[in-house]
Amino acid sequence: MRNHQVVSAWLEQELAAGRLAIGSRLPGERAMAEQLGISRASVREGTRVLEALGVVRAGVGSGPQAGTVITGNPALALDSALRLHVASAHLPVKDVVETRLLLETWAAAHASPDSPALARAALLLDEMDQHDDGPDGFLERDALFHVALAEAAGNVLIGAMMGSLRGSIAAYTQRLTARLPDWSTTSDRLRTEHRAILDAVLAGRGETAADLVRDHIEGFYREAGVPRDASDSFRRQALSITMPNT
Amino acid sequence: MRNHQVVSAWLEQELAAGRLAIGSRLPGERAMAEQLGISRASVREGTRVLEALGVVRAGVGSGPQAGTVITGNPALALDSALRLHVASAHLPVKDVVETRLLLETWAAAHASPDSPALARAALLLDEMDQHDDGPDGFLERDALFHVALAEAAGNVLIGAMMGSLRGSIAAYTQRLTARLPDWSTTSDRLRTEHRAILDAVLAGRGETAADLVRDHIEGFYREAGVPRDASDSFRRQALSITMPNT
DNA sequence: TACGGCGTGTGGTCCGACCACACAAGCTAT
DNA sequence: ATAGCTTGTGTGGTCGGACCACACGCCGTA
Repeated sequence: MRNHQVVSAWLEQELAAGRLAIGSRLPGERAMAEQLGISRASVREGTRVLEALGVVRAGVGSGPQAGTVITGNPALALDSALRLHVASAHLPVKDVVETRLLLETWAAAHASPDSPALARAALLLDEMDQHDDGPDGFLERDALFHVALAEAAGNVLIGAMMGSLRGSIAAYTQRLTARLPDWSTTSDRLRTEHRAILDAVLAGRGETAADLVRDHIEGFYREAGVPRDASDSFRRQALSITMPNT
Repeated sequence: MRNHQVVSAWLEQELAAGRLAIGSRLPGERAMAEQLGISRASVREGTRVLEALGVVRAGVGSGPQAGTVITGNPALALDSALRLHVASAHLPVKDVVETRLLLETWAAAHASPDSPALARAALLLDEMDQHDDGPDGFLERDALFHVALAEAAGNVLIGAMMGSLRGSIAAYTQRLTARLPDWSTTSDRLRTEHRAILDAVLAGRGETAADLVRDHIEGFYREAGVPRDASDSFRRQALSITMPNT
């Protein structure tokens, strides 16, 4: 085992033993280095990995926001991993869209009508009605709406996956809107469909909601004229995705 | 942007521009440090992240196996991430099992009868018949069998996710076998079910295969004494999910 | 009492060094 | 001539120490 892996191994043990939990602060890098018998550089490499996996968050300075703290953000790992693998063309966008369809349909079918996430979803739909700020703003809220639905299903993993999947193909979706014959027509239709989906979920009609979600997503891609053999085009689109913090 | 993030940002650009692809060798750490204007320590931290995400693989020495090479292994990222998040109790095992059920059911329904992965699956079943090396060896091949099924469905992402999900709850599953009343009885049943699943897939009866997979998984947990509540309606979902226009 | 400077501990970055490793070229003994 | 050993070279892996920016909280001062 390489030295930097000692850090994650140690953390996993601590978590399993209950000595650490989400919100706990890790020892300082210098202390951990001495404690684990490795150099601070190795500790840092290990911490960097944990950070990339969404397990910890590092903060400088002092006070409550400082130090390395255990978080629970699985979406972070999926997010960066998916983006890079899509960029390397190892992950066809087709697979991502397919997976998204599967997860979202499931989420719609299993969303609890009582979930507070649905209130957020309703708010987003209101915003989409009021602010008519073009495809970009619409898609932004559309994405949040779908993620809210996923969260309402009460499965953390699927919620995280969905959010990351959307992020990794956001740029692609944006380009698709350019192919639409008439945005305002499509926009109206999507809005109506959103209401229907949310109503179905709130009424506890999960199966209906799932059907509506599937039609909603497939309809969008169909109307945007997704090419039959999409893989090539998909790939080219996906490559334009860039890091948000560049 | 912290310096170590420069590495992944740079790599993403290179991938997008087509100057690098899977299989390419990255410049040496010392060269990259100079090229990117950062220290070698920062380059190493960035490389470590890429490695954790399954994007690159580092090898010492010289020759074809040496240097940092771009790979395409999304499962690696999911694997370690899921393990840690499950350990931190941020990811309930219930969510993982639920997700696994969803993905595997879908995979069984969409597996192509012509896929070469199915030949591998058949080989694994033969091995499970011949080598009776207890629960551990059995579970090992069982895991590979299910992953092979996922690959036969032709979705890299779902295949990777499935493999990782299994890995993240491997220890848990192993513990479960201890609760079984009689291993050899269970083992025989699982073997029979495996054959039935594979036969259904090979015959192109996706829906039947999905049903069998769901019963197969749920049956195991039920026999091991795990109360499974909400797990209906996977079949209908999974069957209807496909890419538009494909 | 209000305020401002400063000590202290945190992660962030860098440097230079040495190690283990694996291959390839060249030397050596047969 | 060839098999086998030696050495050179470049790779990632690790280390210790140094300095920086930062943010908080203490404490002296007005």
